Amino acid sequence: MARISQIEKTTPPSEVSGTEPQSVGFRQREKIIRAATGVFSQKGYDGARVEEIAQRAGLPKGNVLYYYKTKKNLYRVVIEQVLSLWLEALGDISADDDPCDAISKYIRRKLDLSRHYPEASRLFAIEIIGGAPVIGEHLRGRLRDWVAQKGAIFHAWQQEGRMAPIDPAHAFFMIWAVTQTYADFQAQIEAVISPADYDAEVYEKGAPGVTAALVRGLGLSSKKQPLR
Amino acid sequence: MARISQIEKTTPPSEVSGTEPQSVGFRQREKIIRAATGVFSQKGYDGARVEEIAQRAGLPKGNVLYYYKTKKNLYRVVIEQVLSLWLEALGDISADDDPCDAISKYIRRKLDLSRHYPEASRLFAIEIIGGAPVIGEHLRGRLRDWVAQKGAIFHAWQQEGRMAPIDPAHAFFMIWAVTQTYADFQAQIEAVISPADYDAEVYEKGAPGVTAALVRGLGLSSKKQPLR
DNA sequence: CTCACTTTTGACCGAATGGTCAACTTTCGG
DNA sequence: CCGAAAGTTGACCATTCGGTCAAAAGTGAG
Repeated sequence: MARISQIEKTTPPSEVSGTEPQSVGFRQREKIIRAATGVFSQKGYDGARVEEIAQRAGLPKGNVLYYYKTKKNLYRVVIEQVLSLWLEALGDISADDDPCDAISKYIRRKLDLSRHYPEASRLFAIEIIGGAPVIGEHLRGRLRDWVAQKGAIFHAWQQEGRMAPIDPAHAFFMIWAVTQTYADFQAQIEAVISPADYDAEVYEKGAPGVTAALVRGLGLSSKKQPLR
Repeated sequence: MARISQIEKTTPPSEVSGTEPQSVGFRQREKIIRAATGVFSQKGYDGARVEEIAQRAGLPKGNVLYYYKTKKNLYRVVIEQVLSLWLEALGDISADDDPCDAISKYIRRKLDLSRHYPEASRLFAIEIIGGAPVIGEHLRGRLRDWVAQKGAIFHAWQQEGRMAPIDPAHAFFMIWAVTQTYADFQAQIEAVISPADYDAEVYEKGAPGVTAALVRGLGLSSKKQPLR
């Protein structure tokens, strides 16, 4: 479950009103955000119509605008929430960890994210493809720092010969690309393998092999048997 | 040919008129397609405005609609052209090839595509994320067939122990994901590594390591030294 | 040059859509 | 039970945008 932590500067009608988990506004906002995530992720910002978001949320359009003053503002709230989800999932990778184990877990975490929040993943993708106009700053801030930090750990592992000598940043790009492709390119994958059950086929049958391939590709070894 | 074209109402200036490489129409169409690819790839179908496409092509809006009757039609032409490019690049992989060599070459081909046609890649991505409404049929047809055919080759390699036992289709998904991420997620990658020269940094410095990791991950071996 | 056809262009139109608003209803502390 | 604040609603407005059109300009064969 995604935490709906609403922290916005432009609080709708009056001050901090519908923010308390019990209030009517809170539930409405939740419904709206869920609907908006779905519509934005499929149509992109411009393609999404406020009217459609409202319908999905089971509310009249005017009510949606009541809570989130403008479409743009609503989009910002949604995309930032998705980013939070994404950044949380980055999780921890510690230098003391067993490389193979740590990265396997990380990959699993990312795959779970794709599996359970495919719309969020797609929305994120659309935002990036469009040049990340809204979350660009965050990427250049938090994400960049995270990569720099974890990259140092990778580097250490590489010095010890427990990871292949690949640029740490690119290692992440690979992992992200592969794990997210199952959410973002679901339509293509379905077209190619026509699974009866996408979820099972991909995340249960396919995932182990893919994870193994990534770990092998990154040359990750367990403590007991160092690389080469 | 003049009289014949008069009858057709649905096709702009007759489907066959502006098609000859020398005619005025041909060059105009070319300019329009180029402009449209750029705008569609950045804004998606709905976000793209015909007016903007026209401006980029250096033409009045009316002229664009003159050649491509509707925005939708223009989009179809553009996306199908992109798909052709994508399918062409699939190229040939033969059972007789050395696995390591063949896949390395294939990866390079895909990377070149991302490098030289990033907009096409992004447009393709947007189409897929949106559920592939226009090219879905093609994916279920040509692409699916291609994957089935090449998958058989992978299977043969695996029987010989020259490729890791990963589902062939997923092997392709991995390769596609990784190679396309450099075009599709350029904004994110730039945010993380702030390269002075994206092209050089990614495709010259980063590519070799990434290619190696993929090949290693897929457990591809040259003929001389079989896997395991 | 003439004539038939193609291409260009900007004015214009109707539909769609984001956003406003005022009237109305619900909620809830005191 | 009262009253103020929060929330609901649909009508309405202004703008945007895809598409049409007619008139003008270009083109090229005979």
